[in-house]
Amino acid sequence: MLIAAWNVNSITVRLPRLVAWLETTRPDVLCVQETKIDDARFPTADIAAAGYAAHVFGQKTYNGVALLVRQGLAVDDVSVGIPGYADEQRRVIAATVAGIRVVGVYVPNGQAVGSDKYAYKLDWLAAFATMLRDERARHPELAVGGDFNVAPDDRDVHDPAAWEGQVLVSAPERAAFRALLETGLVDSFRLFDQPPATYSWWDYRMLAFAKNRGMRIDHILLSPPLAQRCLASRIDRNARKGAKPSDHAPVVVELRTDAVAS
DNA sequence: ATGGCAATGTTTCATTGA
Repeated sequence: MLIAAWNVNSITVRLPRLVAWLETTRPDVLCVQETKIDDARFPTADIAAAGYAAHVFGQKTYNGVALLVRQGLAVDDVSVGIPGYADEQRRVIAATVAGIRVVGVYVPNGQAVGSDKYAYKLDWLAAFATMLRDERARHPELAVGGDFNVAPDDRDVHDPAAWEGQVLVSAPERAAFRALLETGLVDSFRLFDQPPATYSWWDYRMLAFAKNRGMRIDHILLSPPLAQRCLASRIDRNARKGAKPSDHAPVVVELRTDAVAS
């Protein structure tokens, strides 16, 4: 089973690349971030033609998330937003897919340390941790994928000295990310030896991708039962190449789906 | 120290992203 997460930076602009990627990778579930489109305008038919059911929680211009589920897989208990947390910004969608709880998330960017948006980000992450604690209690098999807008440690930053204390990297953000893990999740990427300087986002400017000046801010977190079944966790940097890319690359985890021993 | 790139709608600039 493949679970993936990708910040597409506008599903309208990225639709051809997204469809091509779905057809080559064939994930079972893709958590999509920054769709930037109203639900009524979501390209549901194009996604269906690619073999996927779309569950959406979008808004125009900013934010917006979706879960794309390969046709034929059972989908139950779709929920949107953070329960009990009033938020005009549409950033979370969850569903149970073939028995596995999948939460797709687009964490606030934070803009700059000390800004109002930064305070919102930290408050939002605390509420999200509460949500994940509850999801963990109800669903032993839990995967949380998306754009977390936090580089967990200095290995995840191309130039840690230049970024020290900045947004995406600051100590309070990293502590908030660790608090998500402390609900009972692991960063799937670090279950495996990984090539150094592996990132998931590169600035469009200054030839950042060509120079591999990036950050690893997109993650898939797994509960222990899924971590035990995780065969691989990788970032598909090929998806960042070529004309009109998103500034993010997809993250993909592969889970073993053998029969339950009895 | 600054801008640089991309997407959107309020569109020929302002805002946001990371």
